[in-house]
Formats: sequence, C-alpha cells, structure tokens
Amino acid sequence: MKENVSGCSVEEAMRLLGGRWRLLLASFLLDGPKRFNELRRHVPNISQRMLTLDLRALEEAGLVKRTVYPEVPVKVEYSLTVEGERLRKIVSVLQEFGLWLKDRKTAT
Amino acid sequence: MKENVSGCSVEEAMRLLGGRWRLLLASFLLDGPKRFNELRRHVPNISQRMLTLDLRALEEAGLVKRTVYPEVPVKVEYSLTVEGERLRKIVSVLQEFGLWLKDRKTAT
DNA sequence: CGGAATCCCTTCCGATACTG
DNA sequence: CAGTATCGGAAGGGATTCCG
Repeated sequence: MKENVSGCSVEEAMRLLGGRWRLLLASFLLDGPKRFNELRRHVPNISQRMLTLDLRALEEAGLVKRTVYPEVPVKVEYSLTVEGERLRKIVSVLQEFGLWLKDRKTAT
Repeated sequence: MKENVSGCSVEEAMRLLGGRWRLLLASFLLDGPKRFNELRRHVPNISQRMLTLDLRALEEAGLVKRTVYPEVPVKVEYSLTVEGERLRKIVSVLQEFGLWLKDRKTAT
C-alpha cells in the first residue's frame, strides 16, 4: 500500500512536532534568533524545563542551532537551521487553521 | 502583542490536531468516506478505543461527519465535512515534511 | 459491525529547588 | 543568564472484555 507510506510520514512528523510547544517555539524562531529567556517571555506559560527539553529535541533533529557566547554571564542564542526553515509552511498553515478555529468560536 | 495572538492559534490548532492519530485519520478521510473497520485496516496500529475517541473529537469539532445506516448489521460511515476540507493543506504539508524526515534518515 | 467499559502503563508536562 | 535534578500529577494511549 502506498498510502501507508505517506500515512506513516504524517505520524513521524507528528512524533517530532506534536508536542504542545515545539511548533509554537518554532514560530518565534522563524522571526529570527532568540535567547533563552527571550523565548520564555514570548511563551509565558512554558516552564523552563519544557523549554529546555523541546529546544533540545529540535536541536537533535537538526532544525535548531544552539550557539553559546562565552561572555559573563553566558549568552545562548537559538536559531533555526536551514533545514528548520522547512517548519515555516507548517507553522503558517497551522496558524491559519488555529485562527479560523478561534473565529468560529467567537462567531458562535 | 500581536505575535501572541497568532502564537496562541498554533497552540489551539495543536490541541485539537496534536494527537498521534487525528491527522493521520484525516489523511485517509480526505480520499473519501470510510467505514469504521476500513479505517482500522488503513491504520493497523490504532486501537479501537483511540479510533473511536479521535473520530469523536473530530466530529465534535465539526470536521468529520458520522453517518449511521440502520441496516443489519449496522453500517457507519465517516466523512469530512466542508470545514474538514481545511485539513487538506495541513496534512499535505506534514506529509511532505515527514517524507523529508525519513529520507534524511535513510540517506544518513 | 461498530462500538462502550474497564484497567493499566507510559509519556507529557508543571512546580520547585539548586547550580556554574 | 541559562540551565539541571527530582518529584508528582495529568493526559495519552494500549489490551482486554462485553454488548446491541
């Protein structure tokens, strides 16, 4: 079955991006590099822990690059890699859908 | 902040579609209406339970329509609503990304 | 055929405290 | 500033059994 091949690929994609925060974080990184606490401010509800874990996951997947500037105090910057740019379409399509969801609720 | 508005919309979208199976199920329904056990065959790893729960969630969101034909034995068909067609772009973008993920692993 | 009900395990995620 | 460590609760999901 050919459908299973493309089907599984949706599953794989969701396994990587399916968490609560990952695509949300990506949406901010698409605007440009961000520091750790800068991301926290953009996403007030995320805990330090999840911010770290999710950034690590995206890094491991090669979508995000972590750069440490050895100043005092340390400065760490997260940016999308070239491959991470592939998230742009996903984020934008999901944003559009999410906005439609909200409008529909409001409109009742 | 404007970014928070669009940001939250990503979160909302993921809250509805973020599970392991929902978009996968949608991807098959995009091909046309399917019966319960037909969907099970397409997605062999899903349990009855999750199939039911996820279909119900999509139904409640107005994206899927459930039609019962009162034959013996019963026949139940699931189809996308007009609004459910909005999932097409999401699924296709995610399929593309998932395929890229797999290719990358294979290529190593 | 298309479920519902129950039980149980795993993963996600938040809160808190501590660190170089 | 940018983390790590640990704990505990909540949610996601699987296996099995029973039903109209």
